[in-house]
Amino acid sequence: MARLNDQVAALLQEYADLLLLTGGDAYRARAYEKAARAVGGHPDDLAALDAKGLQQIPGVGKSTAEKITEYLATGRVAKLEQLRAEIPAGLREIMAVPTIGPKKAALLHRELGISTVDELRAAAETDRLNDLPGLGARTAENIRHGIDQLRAGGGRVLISTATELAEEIVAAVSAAPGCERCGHAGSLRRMRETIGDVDVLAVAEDSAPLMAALTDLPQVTEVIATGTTKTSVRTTAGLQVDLRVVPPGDWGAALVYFTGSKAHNIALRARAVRAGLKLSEYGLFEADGGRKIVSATEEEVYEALGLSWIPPTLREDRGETDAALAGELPDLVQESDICGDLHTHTDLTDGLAPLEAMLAAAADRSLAYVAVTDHAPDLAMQRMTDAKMLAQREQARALDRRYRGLRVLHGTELNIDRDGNVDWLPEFLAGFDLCVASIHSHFTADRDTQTRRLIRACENPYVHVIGHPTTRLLGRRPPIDVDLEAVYEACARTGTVLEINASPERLDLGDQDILAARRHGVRFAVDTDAHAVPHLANLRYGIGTAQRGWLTADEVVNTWPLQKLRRYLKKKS
DNA sequence: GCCGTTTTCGGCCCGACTGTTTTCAGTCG
Repeated sequence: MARLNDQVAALLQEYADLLLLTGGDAYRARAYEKAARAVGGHPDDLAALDAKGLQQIPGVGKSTAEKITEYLATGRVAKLEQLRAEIPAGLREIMAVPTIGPKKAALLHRELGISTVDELRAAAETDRLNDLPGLGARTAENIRHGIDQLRAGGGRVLISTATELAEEIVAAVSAAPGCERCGHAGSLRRMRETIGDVDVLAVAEDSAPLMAALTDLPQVTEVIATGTTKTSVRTTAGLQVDLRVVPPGDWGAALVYFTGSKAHNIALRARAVRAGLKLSEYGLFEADGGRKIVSATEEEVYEALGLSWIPPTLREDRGETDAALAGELPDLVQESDICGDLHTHTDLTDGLAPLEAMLAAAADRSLAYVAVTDHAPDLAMQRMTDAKMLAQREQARALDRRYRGLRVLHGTELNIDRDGNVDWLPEFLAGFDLCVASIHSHFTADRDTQTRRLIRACENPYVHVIGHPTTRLLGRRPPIDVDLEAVYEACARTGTVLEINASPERLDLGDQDILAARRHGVRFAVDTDAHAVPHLANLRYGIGTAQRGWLTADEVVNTWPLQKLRRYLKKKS
């Protein structure tokens, strides 16, 4: 079951969609969309708030607060039920088809009685769509194509997939004649956990060679649209790429604009309007007269709006503009702050590389320490034994300081069973420098069981870190159903560290959970869970996620020098 | 529906592209 705040956010978003489908006031719908975002991103549990408290959330007014209170009390919202009764559920799904928005969806339903994607598909196969005002032959073709894309899982991809593609495209466009500057923007620059499309921005007097460099790439399967300022293509990865080319001098304003998020841009624009200015991708202008004030760098744009530069990972309209105004932006943890990795595997269990190779690679990445944490016996398929583990410990001790002074911590990744117990007896556990404990089974146990299970693990004096706490796999497995607030409380109470697993398939904890956990004073570890040498480079995705959770270096224990970390770990057992 | 460093009313971000239009509506980001 989703977190209460997320449930409410989904209801408010649905309400906004249904308002649009019934031709309601667009501003009213936008107000609900904004409230949905605000509620989803709100750190406190809504159940703890009364109507007064709810209205303290920016974007939530009297009417929205009433709907939330009604939902909390009765589990329903009468106005929403009313709209649901009026509009077939499938119409919302139709809006997910590219080129179909609320207006076309409503028109299709009103004129042709279409209320599901399948019915739309059938209608697009015939000439029935051509009779509608404003729809022609191309429209039907676009709809057929859009449905194909949707069905092909045209959803979001992992950040690693998008990063690799973006780097190839930036390299190709940068090499085009006349390209003065090129980089990626969009949700990828903000380091969202999954990516819907890749935005690339470039600077040139003449855009044509740059557009050609993109459309000529072998990864491009289809050119969706092309003009002098924007070209959109689809790639073999199934991912859409938008390339925008702006004139020299407009880089900063364009980068702000195309980095987003949309909500952040709206907040910036509203701020500009209040100051008698107008912000677009071409610069910051005086509202009357239109004189350009700045556009060359992001720093200039933010400064002219009275704000310090806001890191892209914070640009989600979660209070970052207010913080920038007050000079209270967090000093975000950087990849260069990381001194060690506390969760890695070798070929002793399911890793690919031998211990020496992992240590050498960690040293090459300039880490000061690394914990080797192979699986423990309860994961039977890993065939771990006491003897094997002790032999590895001896080997680890022998290799300590051998690679550029790298310190080696001998650890393990314990398995948290259904009742919250872990592998081995206390006497054996006491021999490890560090223990990570994670859930690897019973993903569908009920909420009470999962909560009890994780709290029990936190209370184990030998468990230092909870690995991938929700066990979600992005796009494949949902997070376990657990009372995370209770787990955060237990972590804070026992000094147990929560992992931010940097594997692009996990990114667990995610940014919203981090924001909630840090309010309990929890400490975090950004770990790669590397099962191979290249996985050590995934650290950047974990750092991006930590930044999206507003974390500073001090809140992340593996930015600490080894001595300080050891003292912290010792306090527990 | 929400909101306020001119405002408790009257605004609410802005531009590109597409398709079907002879001047614009819808969608998208």
